[in-house]
Amino acid sequence: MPELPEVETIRRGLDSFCLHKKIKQAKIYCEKSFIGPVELVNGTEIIAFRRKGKALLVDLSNGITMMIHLRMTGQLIWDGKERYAAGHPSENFVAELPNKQTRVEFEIEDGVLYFNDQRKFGFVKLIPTGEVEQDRFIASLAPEPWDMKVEELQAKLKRRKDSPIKAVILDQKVIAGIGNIYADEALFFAKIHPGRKAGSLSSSEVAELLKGACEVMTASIESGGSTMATYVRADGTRGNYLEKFAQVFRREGKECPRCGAEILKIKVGGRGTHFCPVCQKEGC
DNA sequence: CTAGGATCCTGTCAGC
DNA sequence: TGCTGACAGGATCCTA
Repeated sequence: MPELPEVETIRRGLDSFCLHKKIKQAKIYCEKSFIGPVELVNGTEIIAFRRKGKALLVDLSNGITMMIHLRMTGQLIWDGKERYAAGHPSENFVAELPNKQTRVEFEIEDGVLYFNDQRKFGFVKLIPTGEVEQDRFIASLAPEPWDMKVEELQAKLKRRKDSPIKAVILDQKVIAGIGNIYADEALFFAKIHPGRKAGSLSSSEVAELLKGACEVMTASIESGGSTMATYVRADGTRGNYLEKFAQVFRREGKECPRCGAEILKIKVGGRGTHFCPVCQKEGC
């Protein structure tokens, strides 16, 4: 997904467009994508947009919370006086809606909110607001990078000592909010090889990694998330916000911005992984 | 408990 | 052109 910065981006946007507005009606296009009795949201007022890790929480006036998880390809698109979208980047941000990837539609005062999701891994789930903390995913969520202590992270890495560090930081029970982009970017920042055994990191390396995660995610949030729609360049061609700040992600074959060496792509923990073989040495 | 792989689903792209 | 396999910004489940 749609990692933490993208969810925070859509949270902030929705906060400005439809906080305190009434949801007139929700329409479900894909049963799998909506868990709970849909009638519960009709006629309620949105009283808060919160976020925990990569989960967006929409508190409603009747004591129900909609937990929205975008997973791999989810998108939230606000269509009101203007378009505002975040999540998996695609033409849906500017396309006619609803379309065949639309799974849920919320008709709201002043606009329509679309939940689009190509692969249907994402979902909207209704939970009584008071029970959100007991939800399995939410309950097991680790602190976000800025709330995480170096010692706590290192202790967790020791427990997973034989797994590659990249795979471990993708685990939301270890640290919340990091996904495939920011894992690669944070490891590049800290000059750590993604395949290093988690237990082999020194405390100063863990500190750098934590610092890297904070830096790359904060920078992304400040620029509106890496996937805040596609934008149009001065020459009329389409660009992706990712290219504005990614140092290694999807840059295989290109030059490392730090040392000029060629960025490589390998597989770690089943995920495509990008790194600089010179800055991020295997051994250390 | 950990580690690693399969799985959910749709779509696109490279290679034959 | 048509087919096939690989891959994809996530998380869970299963097996060893």
